[in-house]
Amino acid sequence: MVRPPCCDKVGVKKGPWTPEEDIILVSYIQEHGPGNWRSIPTNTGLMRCSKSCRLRWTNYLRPGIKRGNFTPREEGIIIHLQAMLGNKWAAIASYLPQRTDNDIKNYWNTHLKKKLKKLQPTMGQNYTIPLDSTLPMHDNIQEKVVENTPLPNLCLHPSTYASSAENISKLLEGDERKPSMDSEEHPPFSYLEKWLLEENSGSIEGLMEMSSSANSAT
DNA sequence: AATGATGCCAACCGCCTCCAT
DNA sequence: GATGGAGGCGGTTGGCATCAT
Repeated sequence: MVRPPCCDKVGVKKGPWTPEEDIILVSYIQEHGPGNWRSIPTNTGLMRCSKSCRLRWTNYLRPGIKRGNFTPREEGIIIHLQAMLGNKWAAIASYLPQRTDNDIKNYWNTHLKKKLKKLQPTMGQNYTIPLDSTLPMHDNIQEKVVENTPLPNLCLHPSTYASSAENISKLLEGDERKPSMDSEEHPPFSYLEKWLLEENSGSIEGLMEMSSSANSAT
């Protein structure tokens, strides 16, 4: 069955969002909360389809989003999780609450893929990260990893909102939901965590070296 | 300074899953 | 159980910015 796209109605606006549209969307969500995307265009008068509203909110307007400037730590986490989970950007993003799946996907495609390609020949073997032995193997590895291995200690502390949404975020003051940053003990996350704690945590090469020795040890 | 090539990222498209009926 | 609608996700693209020549 071929279903027509949700946005093929005449009069539905496409393309970049304007600040005015952002403000309307943020105000509405501030009042009613996210969800029920279908009702947003009708209730706000926005000439956008529901999907577009949801995407704009989750990828850009949602409070607590950090944009640009991925740190070596974040790079390491993304590389590790991508090796484990594949292109499950939403699952990977769940480990980095300040980053969106779209952002991670873009960063992977534009930066990390190239970086790894460059580094791989020098490593003399394919770059694969084995699953940590402390993690149980499941059919649905993505679900189980997320379920069993929370990594709030790997989350970065809130920093600047380096985005043009900064002004809009200010609108949300008072409703700002900061990502949880509890520092409780958590299950080990293999050499990724070790790498993060060690001196060489500033370079992806360090992580890859650890991963190589882990591979050869198995 | 002009122009073409390349990089980057916001947003769209289409498929899939879930849930209500 | 079948069907259809809504939301979620990953792949892809269009357009702007920057770099190289």
